[in-house]
Amino acid sequence: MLQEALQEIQRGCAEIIDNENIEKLLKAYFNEGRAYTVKAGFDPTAPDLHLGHTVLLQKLATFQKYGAKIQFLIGDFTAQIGDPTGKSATRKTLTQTEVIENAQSYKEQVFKILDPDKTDVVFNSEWINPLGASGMLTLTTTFNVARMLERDDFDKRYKSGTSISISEFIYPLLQGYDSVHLKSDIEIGGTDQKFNLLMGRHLQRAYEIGKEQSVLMMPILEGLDGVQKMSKSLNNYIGVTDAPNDMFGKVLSISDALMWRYYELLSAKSLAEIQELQKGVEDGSLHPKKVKEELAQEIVARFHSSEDAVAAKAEFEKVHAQSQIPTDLETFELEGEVWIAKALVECKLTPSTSQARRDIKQGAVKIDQEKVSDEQLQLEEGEYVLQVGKRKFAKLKVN
RNA sequence: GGUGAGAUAGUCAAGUGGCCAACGACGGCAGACUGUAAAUCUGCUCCCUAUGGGUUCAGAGGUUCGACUCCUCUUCUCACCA
Repeated sequence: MLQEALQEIQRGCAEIIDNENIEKLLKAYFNEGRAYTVKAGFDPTAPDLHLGHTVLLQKLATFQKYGAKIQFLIGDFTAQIGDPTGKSATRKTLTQTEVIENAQSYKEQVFKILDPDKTDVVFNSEWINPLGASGMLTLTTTFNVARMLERDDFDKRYKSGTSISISEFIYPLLQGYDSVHLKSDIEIGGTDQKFNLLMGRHLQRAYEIGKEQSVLMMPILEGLDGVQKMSKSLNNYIGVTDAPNDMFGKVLSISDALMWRYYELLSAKSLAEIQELQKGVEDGSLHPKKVKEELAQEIVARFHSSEDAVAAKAEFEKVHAQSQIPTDLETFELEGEVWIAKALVECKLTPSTSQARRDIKQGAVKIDQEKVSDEQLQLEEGEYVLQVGKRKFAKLKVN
């Protein structure tokens, strides 16, 4: 049992610092039922989560399974500074109402994964504000600039003469101080947070709270392309609020290799179960697509419902295996006779008429399942289902 | 502050007076094959109802019949010197 718990906790981790401590905490839980705390900090500036963010949440859920109380920290105070990690510019500050709104939407998403009974949602302004000038000063005496500059991104900026504001030096200190106040036993975060996470240990020691948190770092999840990190700006993400059909389709479109990665980092299936699947695929008794569908269903069910997951799968089969027209189509209406290329642009299936013409030329455009070959085609009054490529559909009404 | 190099489509990167909407690579899109996987092959990849027209090569002027290519100024980046 203990071994299994340890394995599940270590699953997918990029790096663990002070693993012995984690072992000790788990032993205490299994033997005496003693709880422990795991802290994870979130930035209230970005409430639209994608699966990359949920890697951490999934790990927290695992911890909950093995006795942890989660300290879900919303960095409302630190958001005013902006985490300097990997950034080159300062970011805008948020108003109090924005923070509250964002926090609310966090909760809605987060409790689809976490057990609310085993989660404390906390805001760090609560203890950082009362710190006052003298408290802040004390905090700064625990560290020095030379060591701060060891940090990679600071180092680069310092050497290149880019500005580093003093407040950015304060950021890691405050994040670390959160661990002091919360007396966290473990903190988890992304690999990019290493410096900040270690600061928690440093400060817990400096403030002599009698423990030093273990640090568990999760890798950055690869996006749909399998190479770059999942991010909105690269448009290779699966958003937690994506519609069931989209979500399902996106998961199905990842490569087989990436599928195992997603299983490791996102699935609630146990390591043993995943190994079974892997074995099945290897010896040919399981089709990889089946395995991928299972993953897709699990993910859709998590963020929507199991009914949605079943429906999404059926819809997918219908559209792709039997190449029928999807059930729900966005409908557009246009007046008079419409040139096909224009129609495609109007229905947002194509970014320009030039592109539309190229697509027609290449046989990528279909009207009511029929391939279009005439790029001059005019659409008369009536209803049409337009399609570009395999995935883009729209319904058009010409009046 | 001084000197030198550079800024080209989503990215990288050719082009150094007309043959340039601009080689190539990557990415992206589409077609074939499939499992909306991978690999592979093929086509496309500024806009415009188009064998044509328009707007592009950091920005503003200028030289020229004609400029991404030459000149001037401006902005920004990089390198070396102080």
